[in-house]
Amino acid sequence: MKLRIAIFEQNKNIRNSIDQLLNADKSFELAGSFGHTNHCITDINACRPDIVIMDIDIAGTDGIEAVSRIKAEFPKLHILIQTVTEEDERLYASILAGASGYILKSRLRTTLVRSLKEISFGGAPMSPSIARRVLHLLKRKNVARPKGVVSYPLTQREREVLKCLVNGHNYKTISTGMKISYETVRSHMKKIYEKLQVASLTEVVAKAIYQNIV
Amino acid sequence: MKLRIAIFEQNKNIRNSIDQLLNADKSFELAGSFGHTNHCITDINACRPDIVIMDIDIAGTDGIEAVSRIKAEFPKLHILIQTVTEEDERLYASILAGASGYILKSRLRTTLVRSLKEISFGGAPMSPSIARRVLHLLKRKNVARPKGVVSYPLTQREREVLKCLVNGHNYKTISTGMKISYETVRSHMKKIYEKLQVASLTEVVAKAIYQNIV
DNA sequence: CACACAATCCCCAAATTCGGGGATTGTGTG
DNA sequence: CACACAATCCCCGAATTTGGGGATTGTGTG
Repeated sequence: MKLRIAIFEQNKNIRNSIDQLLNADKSFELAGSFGHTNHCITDINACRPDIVIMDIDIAGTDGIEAVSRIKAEFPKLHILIQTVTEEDERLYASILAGASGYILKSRLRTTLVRSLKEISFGGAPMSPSIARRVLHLLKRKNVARPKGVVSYPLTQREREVLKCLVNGHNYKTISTGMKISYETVRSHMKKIYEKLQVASLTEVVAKAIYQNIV
Repeated sequence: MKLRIAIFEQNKNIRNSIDQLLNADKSFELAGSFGHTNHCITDINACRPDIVIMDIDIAGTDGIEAVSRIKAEFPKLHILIQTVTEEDERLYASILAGASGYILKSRLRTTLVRSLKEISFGGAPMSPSIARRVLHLLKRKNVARPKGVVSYPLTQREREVLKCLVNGHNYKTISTGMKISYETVRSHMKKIYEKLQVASLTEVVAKAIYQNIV
Protein backbone atom coordinates (compact mmCIF):
# COMPACT_ATOMS: atom_id res chain seq x y z
CA MET A 1 0.00 0.00 0.00
CA LYS A 2 1.49 3.30 -1.05
CA LEU A 3 1.68 6.23 1.32
CA ARG A 4 -0.18 9.25 0.06
CA ILE A 5 1.77 12.49 0.27
CA ALA A 6 0.46 16.05 0.02
CA ILE A 7 2.80 18.98 -0.61
CA PHE A 8 2.28 22.56 0.51
CA GLU A 9 5.09 24.50 -1.10
CA GLN A 10 5.01 27.91 -2.71
CA ASN A 11 7.86 27.26 -5.11
CA LYS A 12 6.66 25.33 -8.14
CA ASN A 13 10.12 23.95 -8.93
CA ILE A 14 10.47 22.52 -5.47
CA ARG A 15 7.02 21.00 -5.70
CA ASN A 16 8.06 19.35 -8.93
CA SER A 17 11.31 18.13 -7.43
CA ILE A 18 9.50 16.50 -4.56
CA ASP A 19 7.02 14.98 -6.98
CA GLN A 20 9.88 13.40 -8.91
CA LEU A 21 11.48 12.04 -5.76
CA LEU A 22 8.22 10.45 -4.72
CA ASN A 23 7.62 8.98 -8.16
CA ALA A 24 11.01 7.33 -8.07
CA ASP A 25 10.01 5.32 -5.01
CA LYS A 26 7.31 2.70 -5.09
CA SER A 27 6.29 3.39 -1.52
CA PHE A 28 4.74 6.79 -2.22
CA GLU A 29 2.23 8.47 -4.41
CA LEU A 30 1.44 12.13 -4.74
CA ALA A 31 -1.98 12.87 -3.29
CA GLY A 32 -1.95 16.61 -3.88
CA SER A 33 0.35 19.53 -4.56
CA PHE A 34 -0.56 23.04 -3.41
CA GLY A 35 1.08 26.43 -3.68
CA HIS A 36 -0.48 27.91 -0.54
CA THR A 37 -2.25 26.89 2.65
CA ASN A 38 -5.23 29.19 2.26
CA HIS A 39 -7.56 26.25 2.01
CA CYS A 40 -5.43 23.56 3.55
CA ILE A 41 -8.28 21.89 5.48
CA THR A 42 -10.40 21.65 2.34
CA ASP A 43 -7.41 20.53 0.27
CA ILE A 44 -6.49 17.82 2.74
CA ASN A 45 -10.08 16.69 3.00
CA ALA A 46 -10.14 16.32 -0.76
CA CYS A 47 -6.87 14.47 -1.32
CA ARG A 48 -6.67 12.45 1.90
CA PRO A 49 -2.91 12.18 2.35
CA ASP A 50 -1.12 10.13 5.00
CA ILE A 51 1.71 12.63 5.32
CA VAL A 52 1.88 16.34 4.59
CA ILE A 53 5.10 18.06 3.57
CA MET A 54 4.91 21.74 4.42
CA ASP A 55 7.30 24.61 3.85
CA ILE A 56 7.80 26.61 7.01
CA ASP A 57 7.94 29.83 4.99
CA ILE A 58 4.80 29.23 3.06
CA ALA A 59 2.75 32.36 2.46
CA GLY A 60 -0.98 32.66 2.88
CA THR A 61 -0.94 31.77 6.53
CA ASP A 62 1.58 31.32 9.25
CA GLY A 63 3.17 27.88 9.00
CA ILE A 64 2.77 27.25 12.70
CA GLU A 65 -0.86 28.20 12.65
CA ALA A 66 -1.39 25.93 9.66
CA VAL A 67 0.19 23.03 11.56
CA SER A 68 -2.11 23.71 14.53
CA ARG A 69 -5.22 23.88 12.41
CA ILE A 70 -4.35 20.77 10.42
CA LYS A 71 -3.58 18.74 13.55
CA ALA A 72 -6.80 19.92 15.17
CA GLU A 73 -8.75 18.66 12.18
CA PHE A 74 -6.67 15.55 11.41
CA PRO A 75 -4.93 14.40 14.61
CA LYS A 76 -3.34 11.34 13.06
CA LEU A 77 -2.00 13.09 10.00
CA HIS A 78 1.79 13.41 9.97
CA ILE A 79 3.37 16.71 9.02
CA LEU A 80 6.94 17.02 7.86
CA ILE A 81 8.22 20.57 8.00
CA GLN A 82 10.54 21.89 5.35
CA THR A 83 12.99 24.39 6.72
CA VAL A 84 16.16 26.12 5.65
CA THR A 85 17.79 25.98 9.06
CA GLU A 86 17.40 23.94 12.21
CA GLU A 87 17.90 27.14 14.18
CA ASP A 88 14.62 28.64 13.06
CA GLU A 89 12.49 29.28 16.13
CA ARG A 90 9.42 28.50 14.13
CA LEU A 91 10.68 24.96 13.73
CA TYR A 92 10.51 24.40 17.48
CA ALA A 93 7.09 26.03 17.54
CA SER A 94 5.94 23.80 14.68
CA ILE A 95 7.10 20.70 16.52
CA LEU A 96 5.20 21.84 19.61
CA ALA A 97 2.19 22.54 17.43
CA GLY A 98 2.19 18.91 16.31
CA ALA A 99 4.60 18.45 13.41
CA SER A 100 6.25 15.02 13.42
CA GLY A 101 9.62 16.18 12.18
CA TYR A 102 11.44 18.35 9.76
CA ILE A 103 13.69 18.17 6.79
CA LEU A 104 16.35 20.60 5.62
CA LYS A 105 15.70 22.06 2.20
CA SER A 106 19.36 21.64 1.33
CA ARG A 107 19.10 17.91 1.93
CA LEU A 108 15.80 17.26 0.26
CA ARG A 109 17.22 14.94 -2.36
CA THR A 110 19.15 12.77 0.03
CA THR A 111 16.87 12.56 3.05
CA LEU A 112 13.27 13.09 1.97
CA VAL A 113 12.41 9.46 1.33
CA ARG A 114 14.13 8.26 4.47
CA SER A 115 12.35 10.85 6.61
CA LEU A 116 8.98 9.96 5.13
CA LYS A 117 9.59 6.29 5.89
CA GLU A 118 10.81 7.20 9.35
CA ILE A 119 7.58 9.05 10.04
CA SER A 120 5.44 6.28 8.65
CA PHE A 121 7.15 3.88 11.05
CA GLY A 122 6.30 6.14 13.95
CA GLY A 123 9.53 8.08 14.32
CA ALA A 124 9.98 11.82 14.75
CA PRO A 125 13.14 12.95 12.97
CA MET A 126 14.49 16.03 14.67
CA SER A 127 17.78 17.56 15.74
CA PRO A 128 19.31 16.92 19.17
CA SER A 129 18.85 20.58 20.06
CA ILE A 130 15.11 20.55 19.37
CA ALA A 131 14.83 17.25 21.23
CA ARG A 132 16.59 18.78 24.20
CA ARG A 133 14.19 21.65 24.38
CA VAL A 134 11.23 19.32 24.18
CA LEU A 135 12.63 17.24 27.03
CA HIS A 136 13.28 20.33 29.06
CA LEU A 137 9.72 21.53 28.58
CA LEU A 138 8.38 18.15 29.56
CA LYS A 139 10.51 18.16 32.65
CA ARG A 140 9.35 21.59 33.68
CA LYS A 141 5.72 20.65 33.19
CA ASN A 142 6.14 17.47 35.18
CA VAL A 143 7.73 19.05 38.14
CA ALA A 144 5.35 19.65 40.98
CA ARG A 145 6.57 22.06 43.60
CA PRO A 146 9.28 20.18 45.43
CA LYS A 147 8.51 19.14 48.98
CA GLY A 148 10.03 21.19 51.69
CA VAL A 149 10.32 24.33 49.60
CA VAL A 150 11.05 27.28 51.80
CA SER A 151 8.61 30.15 51.84
CA TYR A 152 10.08 33.58 52.14
CA PRO A 153 9.09 35.92 54.97
CA LEU A 154 8.30 38.86 52.74
CA THR A 155 6.07 41.55 54.21
CA GLN A 156 2.95 42.64 52.41
CA ARG A 157 4.59 45.78 51.08
CA GLU A 158 7.65 43.88 49.92
CA ARG A 159 5.40 41.48 48.08
CA GLU A 160 3.61 44.35 46.41
CA VAL A 161 6.89 45.89 45.29
CA LEU A 162 8.09 42.55 43.96
CA LYS A 163 4.87 41.99 42.08
CA CYS A 164 5.20 45.35 40.36
CA LEU A 165 8.75 44.48 39.40
CA VAL A 166 7.75 41.16 37.88
CA ASN A 167 5.06 42.99 35.95
CA GLY A 168 7.69 45.06 34.22
CA HIS A 169 7.92 48.17 36.39
CA ASN A 170 11.15 49.78 37.45
CA TYR A 171 11.89 51.54 40.75
CA LYS A 172 10.72 54.86 39.42
CA THR A 173 7.38 53.67 38.17
CA ILE A 174 6.82 51.51 41.24
CA SER A 175 7.29 54.55 43.49
CA THR A 176 4.81 56.50 41.39
CA GLY A 177 2.32 53.68 41.37
CA MET A 178 2.56 52.85 45.06
CA LYS A 179 2.76 56.54 46.04
CA ILE A 180 5.96 56.11 47.99
CA SER A 181 9.36 57.61 47.42
CA TYR A 182 11.97 56.13 45.19
CA GLU A 183 14.18 55.51 48.22
CA THR A 184 11.43 53.57 49.91
CA VAL A 185 11.25 51.25 46.93
CA ARG A 186 15.01 50.83 47.16
CA SER A 187 14.82 49.96 50.84
CA HIS A 188 12.16 47.37 50.20
CA MET A 189 14.24 45.93 47.34
CA LYS A 190 17.29 45.66 49.58
CA LYS A 191 15.24 43.69 52.06
CA ILE A 192 13.81 41.49 49.33
CA TYR A 193 17.29 40.77 47.95
CA GLU A 194 18.43 39.80 51.39
CA LYS A 195 15.50 37.52 52.10
CA LEU A 196 15.56 35.82 48.71
CA GLN A 197 19.35 35.63 48.67
CA VAL A 198 19.75 37.29 45.30
CA ALA A 199 21.77 40.26 44.07
CA SER A 200 20.18 41.53 40.88
CA LEU A 201 16.90 42.35 39.17
CA THR A 202 17.12 39.39 36.84
CA GLU A 203 17.71 36.94 39.67
CA VAL A 204 14.87 38.26 41.75
CA VAL A 205 12.38 38.23 38.88
CA ALA A 206 13.34 34.72 37.82
CA LYS A 207 13.13 33.42 41.37
CA ALA A 208 9.80 35.12 41.99
CA ILE A 209 8.27 33.50 38.92
CA TYR A 210 9.83 30.04 39.20
CA GLN A 211 8.91 29.73 42.86
CA ASN A 212 5.51 31.41 42.62
CA ILE A 213 6.43 34.02 45.17
CA VAL A 214 4.07 36.63 43.76
CA MET B 1 38.46 23.79 29.60
CA LYS B 2 38.18 20.03 29.42
CA LEU B 3 34.92 18.28 30.10
CA ARG B 4 35.16 15.83 32.95
CA ILE B 5 33.67 12.43 32.20
CA ALA B 6 32.73 9.67 34.65
CA ILE B 7 32.09 6.12 33.49
CA PHE B 8 29.78 3.60 35.15
CA GLU B 9 30.38 0.37 33.23
CA GLN B 10 30.63 -3.16 34.55
CA ASN B 11 32.88 -4.45 31.79
CA LYS B 12 36.48 -3.49 32.41
CA ASN B 13 37.45 -3.75 28.73
CA ILE B 14 34.73 -1.32 27.75
CA ARG B 15 35.77 1.07 30.51
CA ASN B 16 39.30 0.95 29.14
CA SER B 17 38.08 1.50 25.58
CA ILE B 18 36.14 4.57 26.60
CA ASP B 19 39.12 5.82 28.54
CA GLN B 20 41.29 5.55 25.43
CA LEU B 21 38.71 7.33 23.28
CA LEU B 22 38.57 10.19 25.77
CA ASN B 23 42.35 10.41 26.01
CA ALA B 24 42.58 10.74 22.25
CA ASP B 25 40.54 13.94 22.34
CA LYS B 26 41.75 17.10 24.01
CA SER B 27 38.26 18.13 24.96
CA PHE B 28 37.81 15.49 27.64
CA GLU B 29 39.41 14.09 30.69
CA LEU B 30 38.48 11.05 32.69
CA ALA B 31 37.11 12.10 36.08
CA GLY B 32 36.32 8.59 37.34
CA SER B 33 35.74 5.03 36.20
CA PHE B 34 33.46 2.73 38.18
CA GLY B 35 32.37 -0.89 37.81
CA HIS B 36 29.04 -0.48 39.60
CA THR B 37 26.58 2.16 40.74
CA ASN B 38 26.29 1.00 44.33
CA HIS B 39 27.77 4.26 45.52
CA CYS B 40 27.13 6.43 42.53
CA ILE B 41 26.18 9.55 44.52
CA THR B 42 29.31 9.34 46.62
CA ASP B 43 31.42 8.53 43.58
CA ILE B 44 30.05 11.48 41.63
CA ASN B 45 30.49 13.77 44.60
CA ALA B 46 34.11 12.72 44.75
CA CYS B 47 35.05 13.02 41.09
CA ARG B 48 32.78 15.91 40.04
CA PRO B 49 32.17 15.03 36.39
CA ASP B 50 30.33 17.19 33.85
CA ILE B 51 28.94 14.17 32.02
CA VAL B 52 28.28 10.62 33.14
CA ILE B 53 28.37 7.68 30.77
CA MET B 54 26.28 4.85 32.15
CA ASP B 55 25.58 1.35 30.93
CA ILE B 56 21.88 0.60 30.93
CA ASP B 57 22.58 -2.98 31.99
CA ILE B 58 24.83 -2.11 34.83
CA ALA B 59 24.39 -4.35 37.86
CA GLY B 60 24.16 -3.16 41.41
CA THR B 61 21.06 -1.10 40.85
CA ASP B 62 18.56 -0.56 38.13
CA GLY B 63 19.92 1.85 35.53
CA ILE B 64 16.73 3.88 35.48
CA GLU B 65 16.70 4.23 39.23
CA ALA B 66 20.33 5.29 39.14
CA VAL B 67 19.52 7.97 36.57
CA SER B 68 16.69 9.25 38.76
CA ARG B 69 18.80 9.36 41.87
CA ILE B 70 21.71 11.03 40.13
CA LYS B 71 19.50 13.68 38.55
CA ALA B 72 17.80 14.37 41.88
CA GLU B 73 21.17 15.01 43.45
CA PHE B 74 22.87 16.72 40.51
CA PRO B 75 20.18 18.32 38.32
CA LYS B 76 22.64 19.88 35.90
CA LEU B 77 24.71 16.76 35.38
CA HIS B 78 24.36 15.19 31.93
CA ILE B 79 23.92 11.45 31.61
CA LEU B 80 24.64 9.52 28.43
CA ILE B 81 23.14 6.06 28.42
CA GLN B 82 24.95 3.13 26.85
CA THR B 83 22.61 0.59 25.32
CA VAL B 84 22.74 -2.35 22.98
CA THR B 85 19.49 -1.56 21.23
CA GLU B 86 17.35 1.51 20.70
CA GLU B 87 14.29 -0.65 21.22
CA ASP B 88 15.03 -1.26 24.88
CA GLU B 89 12.11 0.07 26.90
CA ARG B 90 14.50 1.00 29.64
CA LEU B 91 16.10 3.47 27.28
CA TYR B 92 12.87 5.42 26.96
CA ALA B 93 12.41 5.25 30.73
CA SER B 94 15.96 6.48 31.24
CA ILE B 95 15.33 9.43 28.97
CA LEU B 96 12.18 10.28 30.92
CA ALA B 97 14.13 9.87 34.15
CA GLY B 98 16.47 12.61 32.98
CA ALA B 99 19.18 11.14 30.76
CA SER B 100 20.28 13.54 28.05
CA GLY B 101 20.79 10.94 25.36
CA TYR B 102 22.11 7.53 24.56
CA ILE B 103 24.75 5.81 22.55
CA LEU B 104 24.74 2.37 20.97
CA LYS B 105 27.43 0.07 22.26
CA SER B 106 28.11 -1.13 18.74
CA ARG B 107 28.94 2.42 17.67
CA LEU B 108 30.96 3.51 20.64
CA ARG B 109 34.12 4.10 18.69
CA THR B 110 32.52 6.21 15.98
CA THR B 111 29.97 8.24 17.89
CA LEU B 112 31.06 8.63 21.50
CA VAL B 113 33.01 11.85 21.11
CA ARG B 114 30.40 13.44 18.89
CA SER B 115 27.61 12.55 21.33
CA LEU B 116 29.54 13.94 24.28
CA LYS B 117 30.12 17.19 22.41
CA GLU B 118 26.51 17.24 21.36
CA ILE B 119 25.41 17.02 24.97
CA SER B 120 27.86 19.64 26.11
CA PHE B 121 26.41 22.02 23.51
CA GLY B 122 22.95 21.43 24.90
CA GLY B 123 21.65 18.79 22.50
CA ALA B 124 19.92 15.55 23.34
CA PRO B 125 21.02 12.84 20.91
CA MET B 126 18.25 10.31 20.58
CA SER B 127 16.52 8.23 17.96
CA PRO B 128 13.45 9.40 16.04
CA SER B 129 11.37 6.73 17.72
CA ILE B 130 12.28 7.85 21.22
CA ALA B 131 11.74 11.46 20.18
CA ARG B 132 8.33 10.53 18.88
CA ARG B 133 7.32 8.99 22.16
CA VAL B 134 8.55 11.99 24.09
CA LEU B 135 6.54 14.29 21.84
CA HIS B 136 3.52 12.11 22.26
CA LEU B 137 3.88 12.18 26.02
CA LEU B 138 4.25 15.93 25.91
CA LYS B 139 1.09 16.17 23.90
CA ARG B 140 -0.76 13.95 26.32
CA LYS B 141 0.35 16.17 29.14
CA ASN B 142 -1.46 18.96 27.30
CA VAL B 143 1.64 20.99 27.01
CA ALA B 144 0.94 22.23 23.49
CA ARG B 145 1.63 25.89 22.94
CA PRO B 146 -1.46 27.91 23.73
CA LYS B 147 -3.39 29.20 20.75
CA GLY B 148 -2.45 32.62 19.55
CA VAL B 149 0.97 32.66 21.12
CA VAL B 150 3.43 34.21 18.76
CA SER B 151 6.86 32.65 18.45
CA TYR B 152 9.87 34.93 18.49
CA PRO B 153 12.53 34.77 15.79
CA LEU B 154 15.49 34.76 18.17
CA THR B 155 18.75 33.48 16.76
CA GLN B 156 20.72 30.78 18.50
CA ARG B 157 23.16 33.23 20.02
CA GLU B 158 20.38 35.53 21.19
CA ARG B 159 18.75 32.58 22.87
CA GLU B 160 21.97 31.68 24.61
CA VAL B 161 22.38 35.23 25.89
CA LEU B 162 18.79 35.29 27.10
CA LYS B 163 19.19 31.97 28.82
CA CYS B 164 22.21 33.23 30.73
CA LEU B 165 20.27 36.30 31.75
CA VAL B 166 17.36 34.25 33.05
CA ASN B 167 19.86 32.18 34.96
CA GLY B 168 20.96 35.24 36.88
CA HIS B 169 23.92 36.48 34.88
CA ASN B 170 24.52 40.10 34.01
CA TYR B 171 26.08 41.49 30.83
CA LYS B 172 29.54 41.29 32.27
CA THR B 173 29.37 37.69 33.38
CA ILE B 174 27.59 36.68 30.19
CA SER B 175 30.42 38.11 28.10
CA THR B 176 32.94 36.22 30.20
CA GLY B 177 31.01 33.00 30.01
CA MET B 178 30.29 33.14 26.31
CA LYS B 179 33.76 34.49 25.48
CA ILE B 180 32.48 37.52 23.62
CA SER B 181 32.86 41.18 24.37
CA TYR B 182 30.58 43.13 26.63
CA GLU B 183 29.45 45.18 23.63
CA THR B 184 28.47 42.05 21.75
CA VAL B 185 26.23 41.02 24.62
CA ARG B 186 24.70 44.50 24.48
CA SER B 187 24.04 44.20 20.78
CA HIS B 188 22.34 40.86 21.23
CA MET B 189 20.26 42.31 24.09
CA LYS B 190 19.15 45.21 21.93
CA LYS B 191 17.98 42.77 19.31
CA ILE B 192 16.21 40.65 21.89
CA TYR B 193 14.45 43.71 23.35
CA GLU B 194 13.31 44.64 19.89
CA LYS B 195 12.04 41.18 18.99
CA LEU B 196 10.28 40.60 22.31
CA GLN B 197 8.99 44.17 22.42
CA VAL B 198 10.33 44.91 25.89
CA ALA B 199 12.49 47.68 27.34
CA SER B 200 14.05 46.39 30.54
CA LEU B 201 15.75 43.45 32.16
CA THR B 202 12.78 42.65 34.35
CA GLU B 203 10.40 42.60 31.40
CA VAL B 204 12.59 40.39 29.30
CA VAL B 205 13.22 37.87 32.08
CA ALA B 206 9.55 37.68 33.00
CA LYS B 207 8.52 37.25 29.37
CA ALA B 208 11.15 34.62 28.72
CA ILE B 209 9.97 32.53 31.65
CA TYR B 210 6.23 32.98 31.23
CA GLN B 211 6.33 32.19 27.53
CA ASN B 212 8.91 29.40 27.65
CA ILE B 213 11.25 31.24 25.35
CA VAL B 214 14.39 29.70 26.81
C1' DC C 1 28.32 37.84 -7.85
C1' DA C 2 25.23 40.79 -5.25
C1' DC C 3 22.61 40.86 -1.41
C1' DA C 4 20.79 40.04 3.21
C1' DC C 5 21.53 38.73 7.62
C1' DA C 6 24.05 37.16 11.87
C1' DA C 7 27.77 37.82 14.83
C1' DT C 8 30.99 40.56 16.29
C1' DC C 9 32.69 45.05 18.33
C1' DC C 10 33.05 50.36 19.22
C1' DC C 11 31.48 55.07 21.00
C1' DC C 12 28.62 58.78 23.58
C1' DA C 13 25.90 60.08 27.28
C1' DA C 14 22.08 59.66 30.22
C1' DA C 15 19.45 56.84 33.30
C1' DT C 16 19.04 53.30 36.53
C1' DT C 17 20.66 50.01 39.85
C1' DC C 18 23.58 48.38 43.64
C1' DG C 19 26.14 48.24 48.03
C1' DG C 20 27.03 50.62 51.76
C1' DG C 21 25.67 53.48 55.39
C1' DG C 22 22.33 56.31 58.09
C1' DA C 23 17.73 58.34 60.04
C1' DT C 24 12.50 59.07 61.94
C1' DT C 25 7.81 57.61 62.84
C1' DG C 26 4.02 54.45 63.72
C1' DT C 27 2.32 50.17 65.52
C1' DG C 28 1.90 46.04 68.19
C1' DT C 29 3.44 43.36 72.13
C1' DG C 30 4.82 41.94 76.83
C1' DC D 1 6.61 52.04 79.23
C1' DA D 2 10.27 49.74 76.73
C1' DC D 3 11.20 47.24 72.90
C1' DA D 4 11.16 45.27 68.19
C1' DC D 5 9.88 45.64 63.75
C1' DA D 6 7.81 47.64 59.45
C1' DA D 7 7.44 51.48 56.60
C1' DT D 8 9.18 55.42 55.35
C1' DC D 9 13.05 58.41 53.54
C1' DC D 10 18.09 60.37 52.86
C1' DC D 11 23.11 60.30 51.23
C1' DC D 12 27.56 58.76 48.78
C1' DG D 13 29.65 56.81 45.06
C1' DA D 14 30.49 53.06 41.96
C1' DA D 15 28.71 49.88 38.66
C1' DT D 16 25.54 48.55 35.29
C1' DT D 17 21.99 49.29 31.92
C1' DT D 18 19.68 51.82 28.25
C1' DG D 19 18.96 54.30 23.92
C1' DG D 20 21.09 55.99 20.28
C1' DG D 21 24.32 55.66 16.69
C1' DG D 22 28.05 53.40 13.93
C1' DA D 23 31.35 49.70 11.86
C1' DT D 24 33.59 45.01 9.79
C1' DT D 25 33.56 40.19 8.63
C1' DG D 26 31.65 35.72 7.54
C1' DT D 27 28.04 32.94 5.65
C1' DG D 28 24.20 31.46 2.95
C1' DT D 29 21.06 32.28 -0.87
C1' DG D 30 19.18 33.31 -5.46
